[in-house]
Amino acid sequence: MPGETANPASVDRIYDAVRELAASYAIKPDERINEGSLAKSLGASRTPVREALNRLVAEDLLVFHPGKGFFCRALDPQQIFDLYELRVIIEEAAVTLACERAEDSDIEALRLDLMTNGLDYEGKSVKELVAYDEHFHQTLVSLSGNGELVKRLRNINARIRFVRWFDMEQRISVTRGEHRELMDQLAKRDAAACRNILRGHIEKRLDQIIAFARAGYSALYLPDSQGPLTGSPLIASSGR
Amino acid sequence: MPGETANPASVDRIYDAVRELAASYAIKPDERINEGSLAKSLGASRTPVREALNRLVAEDLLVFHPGKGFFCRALDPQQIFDLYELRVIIEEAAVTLACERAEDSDIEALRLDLMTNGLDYEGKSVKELVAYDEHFHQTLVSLSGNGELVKRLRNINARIRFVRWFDMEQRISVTRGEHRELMDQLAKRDAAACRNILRGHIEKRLDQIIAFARAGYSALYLPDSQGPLTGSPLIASSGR
DNA sequence: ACATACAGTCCTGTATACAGATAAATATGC
DNA sequence: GCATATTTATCTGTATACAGGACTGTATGT
Repeated sequence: MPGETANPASVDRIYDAVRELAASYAIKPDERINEGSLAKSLGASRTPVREALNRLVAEDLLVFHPGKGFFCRALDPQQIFDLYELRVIIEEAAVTLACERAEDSDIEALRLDLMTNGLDYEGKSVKELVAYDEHFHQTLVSLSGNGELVKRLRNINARIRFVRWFDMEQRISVTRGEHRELMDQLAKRDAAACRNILRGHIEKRLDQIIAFARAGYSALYLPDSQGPLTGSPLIASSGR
Repeated sequence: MPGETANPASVDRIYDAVRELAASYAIKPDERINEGSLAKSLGASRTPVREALNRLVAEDLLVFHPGKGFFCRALDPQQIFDLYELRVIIEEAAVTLACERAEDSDIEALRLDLMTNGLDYEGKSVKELVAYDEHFHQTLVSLSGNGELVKRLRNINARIRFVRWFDMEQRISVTRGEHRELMDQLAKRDAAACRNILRGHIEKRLDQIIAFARAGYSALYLPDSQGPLTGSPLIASSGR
């Protein structure tokens, strides 16, 4: 890619960039965002930056304290639990609807995608694995035909992505098998079986995930190249 | 509170005001929002107005077309259907969790609230009835203990409020009875019964609601004091 | 008469400037 | 030496200014 020259049509670009920073916790929990530095580092002025920040506040990826400015969302175990619970609710409902409505061809396309891109995890980074996992579940939910479910899951995924990076390291092979079985049952239109697989698939991880969220603050503050966050662009390098 | 005189700490105030306008379709579907007029009518400048508008875009109450500006969301039957479907999903899941987790005292408090404020619908406007209905369902979902479910429902309610104004006119008494029965079953912790009541409660209305959404554009454009939108402050009065 | 080109106007998108507030750092008194 | 008061600097919140593009209406040509 030879481009991204500088600024054109900047607000969406800024939005994407900051969303990435917030999702990956490259901006640390509860860290204040310096609008000036951020604007300079993105090659724009504060005005469009603030517009993007406001959108992210509405998505709960950032929080806003009047008079203080914008902050990264906290790493709140209760909230992470709530999000996982919501994720189960949405995916169970979506797969049930998919059993009723999805076209055979769409189901087959997802299975093929899984076989092609979802099974060989050798040589891939954790980030890439999580990215595929998100893609798989996102496509699965889209088979429900309900665009709102898709949007909700997209928001959830952005907000728990960081946790899943740590979770994924231990459960790759399990994930793989469960995805395959899910597709088998979906092809048979067995909604109850699909729901059971999904619930187990997600909920089995909850305990360790919550434990991580409680204890795992520290991992966020290790130097660099600790954990799966290798090469994340850091933000606040303002020499102050 | 003796005030809110004019402008202080304006962004939240603007956000609330525009959210109200968008939810009630005082800004018509697909209508462009003139930032200058809106800013003037709210006694602020364009900058904070745009910040509020961006938040509402992230909540899908408005849409943004680059180079064109901000528009009210369209009245899309498919999307309304999706939102009702999502609402059923969330409320069913929430009531199931509430059966497991809610305190007896909280359930009793909601029942009392229903008996006190939710039963006498004489002399109340449709808007007030819908407002209480929203409040009831919102509190019900909060009994699940999952804050994300509450937030999601809040967004859904804002986006389908307008449709419910029309729906409510025909179904007040039914609503009343179903709410009571729901509270009875919730007190008995009968999750399956609660789910059935809720699903029926919401889904029974879908057909007429979709029909309205398809045909009902016209109702939005009637003079004033037609339908339940009496006295809504209109927006684009820019003498151009 | 209809379509197309043109010009003027309005509005958006972004940068910048300024005022108020917050937090930090220094100095002062006990 | 520690706590408190005061000053200083930085940053947020908002208004305003300006440039580029979109739309409306008119005029011209076929």
